[in-house]
Amino acid sequence: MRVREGNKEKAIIEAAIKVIAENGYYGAKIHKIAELAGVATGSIYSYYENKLQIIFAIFDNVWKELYEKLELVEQDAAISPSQKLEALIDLVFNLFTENQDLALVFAHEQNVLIRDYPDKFTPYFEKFIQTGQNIISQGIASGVFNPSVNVFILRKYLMGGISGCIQAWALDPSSYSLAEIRDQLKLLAHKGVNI
Amino acid sequence: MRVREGNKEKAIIEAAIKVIAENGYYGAKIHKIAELAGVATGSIYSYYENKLQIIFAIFDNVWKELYEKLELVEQDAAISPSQKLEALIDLVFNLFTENQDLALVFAHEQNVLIRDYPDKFTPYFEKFIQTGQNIISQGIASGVFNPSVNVFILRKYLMGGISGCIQAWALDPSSYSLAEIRDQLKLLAHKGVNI
DNA sequence: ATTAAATTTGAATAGTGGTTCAATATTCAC
DNA sequence: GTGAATATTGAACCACTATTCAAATTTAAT
Repeated sequence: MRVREGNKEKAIIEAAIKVIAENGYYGAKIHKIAELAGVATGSIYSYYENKLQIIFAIFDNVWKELYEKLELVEQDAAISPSQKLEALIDLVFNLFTENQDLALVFAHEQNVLIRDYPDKFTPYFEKFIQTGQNIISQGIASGVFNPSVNVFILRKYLMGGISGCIQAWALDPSSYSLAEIRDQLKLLAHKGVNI
Repeated sequence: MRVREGNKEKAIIEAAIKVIAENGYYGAKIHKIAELAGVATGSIYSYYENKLQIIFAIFDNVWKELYEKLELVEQDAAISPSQKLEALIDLVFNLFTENQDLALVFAHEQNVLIRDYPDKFTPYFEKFIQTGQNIISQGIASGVFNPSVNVFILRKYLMGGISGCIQAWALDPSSYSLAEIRDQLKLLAHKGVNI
């Protein structure tokens, strides 16, 4: 019996994030991913069924982690709705601050993947979004958020805005720090542009 | 001398918008676009240099039109900064309300195109964004917008939010009307979620 | 009607890259 | 050390599609 040499599965995922971040999903060639991961081209296929499953795995990891963390925040009655909304923004920004390539993959590929394979995309994303929606609803119920805000539209707006900012940052990280962007987002989400 | 049969250039662009909206840029096959446009495959290449130029032409049309309209609004001293910000949102929403396929192409393809070909993308987009930035700056100068708002980050946030909402709508137009989404966006951009 | 210039056609081409699989290598149990 | 089971390799395969181009078609001028 032979055993697997090391954590090739993880090496492949990490290589894939890097190659997809640089070239996009269609521009990311399997042989490039294999090369960067330090495995043979064919080995990819003993860990993942095909190219699509690799990017699905990337997003599954991301949203599973974010959902589980947000869930803990959402259930904590000691945290105010405003703080929970900020925690949501922090969670996303902290992850992408740690992994810039992942931020690019998120910003460029997720929407297209959801369009093309709505039923195959990780369910954790929808769970994360749903939890965010619950936080807004709590804020409205407790009288701190504006009840005329439509939570469904807000979630699309907020996620779109986060995505737009992260993407701009990832393309030119020198312009503004993610920390600054994060704080601006909190301001805009809470109070908008008006004084 | 033979003359060109009709407006094949326009037919090709319109077919391309439809096919790209349904299948994404990589999924949009030239022969499909040709078929829908009612021309032979080879004819595409007597109107456009290659596949890439077709989608570039789509975005050039979009942003030229939007920029020119926004420019008129921005220069009008009789319109308040708040109204100008709303006009920006209206312009984008009106165009995409008229052409749902165009909305999908915008939401799914633009970011990736800018990443892959930052220098080839239509300059009208940057001009439009710059004009939007000027509107915010005017609002800050005249004391109606919060001066601690970073206009560069705001523009990314707002465009991302608009894009996210339009995309969600285009994927499921029955959930909310674009008019409702547009009004929510105006509320959120101005006042955020707080009361 | 004839000619010439330009357009249109679509089958053939050529390059690409995801996937396969027969061969090789490695590990463990005995 | 031997054999069996599994992992790994990477060259070859093959499906796919953007692009080309020689032939056919159309139009207008004479």
